[in-house]
Amino acid sequence: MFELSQVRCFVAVAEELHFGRAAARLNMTQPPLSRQIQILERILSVKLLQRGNRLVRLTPAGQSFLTEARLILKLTESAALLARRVAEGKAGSVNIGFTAASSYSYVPELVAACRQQLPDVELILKEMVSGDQLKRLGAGEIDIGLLRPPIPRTGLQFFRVKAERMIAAVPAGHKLAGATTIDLRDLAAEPFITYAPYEARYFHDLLVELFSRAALAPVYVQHLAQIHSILAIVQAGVGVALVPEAAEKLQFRGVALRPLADDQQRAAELYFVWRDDNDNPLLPVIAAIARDLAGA
Amino acid sequence: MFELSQVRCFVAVAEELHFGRAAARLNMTQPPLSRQIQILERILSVKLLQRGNRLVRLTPAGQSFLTEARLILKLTESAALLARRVAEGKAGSVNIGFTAASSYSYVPELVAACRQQLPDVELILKEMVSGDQLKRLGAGEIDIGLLRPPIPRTGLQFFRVKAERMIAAVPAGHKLAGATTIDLRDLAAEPFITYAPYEARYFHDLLVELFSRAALAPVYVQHLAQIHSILAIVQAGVGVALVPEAAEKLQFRGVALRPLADDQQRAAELYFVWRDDNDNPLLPVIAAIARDLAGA
DNA sequence: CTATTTGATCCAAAATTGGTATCGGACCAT
DNA sequence: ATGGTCCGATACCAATTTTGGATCAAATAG
Repeated sequence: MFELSQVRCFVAVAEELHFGRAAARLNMTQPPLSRQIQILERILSVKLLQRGNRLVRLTPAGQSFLTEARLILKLTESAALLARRVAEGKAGSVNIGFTAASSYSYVPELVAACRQQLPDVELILKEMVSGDQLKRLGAGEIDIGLLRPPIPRTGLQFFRVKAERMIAAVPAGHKLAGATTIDLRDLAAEPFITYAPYEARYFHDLLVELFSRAALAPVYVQHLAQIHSILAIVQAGVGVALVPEAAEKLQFRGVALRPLADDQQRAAELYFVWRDDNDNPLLPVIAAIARDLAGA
Repeated sequence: MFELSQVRCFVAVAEELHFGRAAARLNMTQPPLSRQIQILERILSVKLLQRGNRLVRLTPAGQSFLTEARLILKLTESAALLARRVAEGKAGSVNIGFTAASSYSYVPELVAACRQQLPDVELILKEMVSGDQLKRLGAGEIDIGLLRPPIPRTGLQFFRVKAERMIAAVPAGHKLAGATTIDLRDLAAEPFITYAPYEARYFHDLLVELFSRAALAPVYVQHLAQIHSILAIVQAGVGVALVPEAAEKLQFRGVALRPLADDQQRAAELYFVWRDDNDNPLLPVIAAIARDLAGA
């Protein structure tokens, strides 16, 4: 197969249509240039140039190859440039796992900030529950996880990007919707819709802890994993629920969202997590963006 | 700049993730392979591979470069293949000049036949009058001309692809439209629309000859160059005209086309012309197609 | 702790590359 | 015609680069 140097030789000759001038442009002498072109022609088994004694012309095959050759050279340059940009953390792609709940409030801002500051970076977003994210992080299938505690210490680094309170969700016409805040005790007296203990373990456990600390035992009428499902059920009047603040972003009609009156609750946390041996140059860059966003 | 051999080395290592196996695949030993990769990395000033002592991994930059490298290699192969196909006359492009009149009857068939038999060939069609075609042929700006006589002998080759008679064009409601054929004498008695002596010299001269041989001197009411313009004027009732048979393809409404009764006329000829030193491998192929078409 | 595996390094031999000198054909002016 | 000039091809030589075998160093597995 031919070499890029030969391609460069050919393009020079094809553009100058003169071996001597082309050689000068390539900082070499004419004889080796002639040889390189001959070798290229032999490799392709195609005559690229018609040498008349006073002029050099492109054959049709040469014309076609010239077009392709220019493309190849452009591509090699851009490939080199891209690799360098990736190494500098200015381009490339990152696989990001995120929980369904984080897609309402944190992920959009993060994606927006990245697109603005790193326009050439491709963010590959994959929704999955926290447990799966930890597994995928370990396998190197995602670079970044946006997930809920607990986070094992084994080779992972992380920082908190969000801590949000749970707020009450009641049907719009419900008697509790009248007040600006809702007492946890009042809420617990209603039929209560809560999180599935496995698929949405973090919220499930959070609520269990919340109620048990307040010595309350609400009547659970439904277990669900997704926030929008819960809001839909609330809207239908089946019961009330506690959802993270981010639910406000959903603009769910027919559901009133009210903060709790006596708010001693532990916040629902979201963490930015990555393997400390992940060498993707984008990681520190995106981590910095994520941290800025969390701070603001 | 780097060389394609280095790209091939890198792709092999990136795919095997093992220098020894990659070297075997490349029919070389491991040490020069290691060195080539190092050189490539130094040229790009980017680390492409993460060498752990028991395993080789791609860095993100390497991942990006691998994608591009595969593309580059594909492109080089296809460029070589394409050049070979062009040299064989199976691909490439041809510049073809043609007269406006030929676009009604011969050019469409030729293009259709080429597209079918030479699907990878690009036909670049340029409408121009015969004189311009001869000029462009001389300058090498078109490979093929489809034009009217006379053709100078200087370095050109040609053969006839079409000989068509002139037929009468009269307004649909005209008294002459009733008969299946029209006598030249009757036609000459009407206001006669004919061809511009310069832009459409061939048809102009043809008609001058036709009428003078019949000892007729029609009254010319208009000079025009384009057949469709002439038909439009005929349709408007300004006069009658003689147009090549190909005009029937135009399906011009409001105009009746009738053959001449006493048809001793010299046919209007169209020639396929090329420079005998044109080395485009497609020329003989397309000439053969054109000849077949003319014979049929 | 040893055997094995893996990539890096060293070195001599071989191949490739680039340069100088020269050739051969064609065009040009005299 | 004829000598001069231009241009690409060829021959040959020197320098560099590449190659591959031997070896090394590090790390893992048993």
